[in-house]
Amino acid sequence: MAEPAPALVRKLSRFAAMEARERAALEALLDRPVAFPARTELFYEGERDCAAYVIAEGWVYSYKEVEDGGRQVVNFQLPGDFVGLRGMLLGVCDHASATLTGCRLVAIDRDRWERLLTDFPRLGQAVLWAVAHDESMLVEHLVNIGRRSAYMRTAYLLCEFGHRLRVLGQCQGNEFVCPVGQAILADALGLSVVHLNRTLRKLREHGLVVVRGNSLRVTDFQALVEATGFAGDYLR
Amino acid sequence: MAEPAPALVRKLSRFAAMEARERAALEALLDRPVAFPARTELFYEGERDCAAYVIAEGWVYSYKEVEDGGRQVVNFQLPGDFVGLRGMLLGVCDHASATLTGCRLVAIDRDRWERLLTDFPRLGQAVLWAVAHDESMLVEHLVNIGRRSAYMRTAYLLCEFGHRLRVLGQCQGNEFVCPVGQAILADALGLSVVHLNRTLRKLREHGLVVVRGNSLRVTDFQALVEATGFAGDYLR
DNA sequence: CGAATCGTTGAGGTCGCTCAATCATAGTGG
DNA sequence: CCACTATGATTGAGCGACCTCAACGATTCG
Repeated sequence: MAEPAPALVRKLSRFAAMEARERAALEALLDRPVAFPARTELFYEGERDCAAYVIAEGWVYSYKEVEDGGRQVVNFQLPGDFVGLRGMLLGVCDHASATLTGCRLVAIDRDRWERLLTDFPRLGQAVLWAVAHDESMLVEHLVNIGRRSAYMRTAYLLCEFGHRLRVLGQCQGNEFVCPVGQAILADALGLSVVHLNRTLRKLREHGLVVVRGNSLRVTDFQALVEATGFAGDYLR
Repeated sequence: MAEPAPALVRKLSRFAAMEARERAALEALLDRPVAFPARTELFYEGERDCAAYVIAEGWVYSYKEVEDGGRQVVNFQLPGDFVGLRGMLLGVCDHASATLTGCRLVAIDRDRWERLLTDFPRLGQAVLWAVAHDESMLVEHLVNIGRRSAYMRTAYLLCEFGHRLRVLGQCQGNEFVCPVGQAILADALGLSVVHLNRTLRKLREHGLVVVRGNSLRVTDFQALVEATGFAGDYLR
């Protein structure tokens, strides 16, 4: 193992205590992540028998394109998250995915994966739990886009990032960096780039965020949480 | 068994051929659906250890409520679909669900369910596939709300209904009925009731739908599909 | 230093919202 | 059978959030 405890292992451990054998088997599969540069397309919508990945390091985003040229970012994946699992299960990708930052990813071999889950059914349970958890975030994203104003919507998404990063230990104090450009953020929030920019300006004026180069720094996570009433129940 | 082949059995059979023993075990669990009147709340957001159901007959919808009193309908469930499976897995419901029409539902006993899946791992695979399929619909819903105009959005949702009903054999020719009131439809589409009403009027003027009493009749499914370019790939 | 990419800002238009009536339809008690 | 009520659909008027188009700044990179 390159690192002490892969993020996926830590994530699944939070769900159910893992025996040494289970842990070892999982870690064996997560060995040797391979590096991908930023902005690399991992697979496209409609692709068949596409690979699935687990993120060891970096940010990935998944999106769908729409008839009129628009694009909707469906979700963001962080270390320990699956990418393209649904595509592997269904045999066809219903969305595309690409790296946002430089990443280290582990490709999942379908057969080895299935063998792992049949050999260690409790791991299967844990994975099912992780999938349900992802779906929960998807639902929250849906609610966010469907029912909240641009300002709240943006603030909520940033709160989710903060929460997830904190769990990963990548948000120490009251600050964190989110390496997502405004174009992609806008596509995630169902907003135009221009309007997202104005929305960020308001957040900036309220002293909540700072824009710097190609990334966004949340400077007062606590205040953001209070402003939105973000509970994060759906993140357990 | 009350009926010849429960919708869930037929659904899972489309994924993988089912052996007689598997089928029998599954059917045993789906025995004795119980009747619920229309507009019955099945469980609420935040509820713990809530039941999950499989629909034998009728329509159910799932929703979340938002701080400011708004509501977002997350998805609609039809015969053969699961309701509240995620809540059962996570231990806490991240959404509420209620019947839309009168329904016949089978409550899932958690222990029996887990035993079924361990005794018949291939059923587990099939269920996982079904869950992935549901998630795919969720993603499409997200894209719909995030990136399409009110008109297209509405048309798309109706197309999805038509497609799903056709698979269930509840859309024979070019017509089908959707027993969803405008308030709920609006909450599903992220629109106000007023604007949804105006949107439906346009669809009516185009000869695509008819509103009658408390339900909506799509009169020209084919034309609707052509108007939207609805592919339904995500529905397999 | 030029080119490319991304962020920022202005001006003006529109889609969809809110508020507030009015119109069905069905159910209920007299 | 008829008010009477409740619920949901429909329509009008006015407004505002968000969009589009278009330009201009800032940063990065070869």
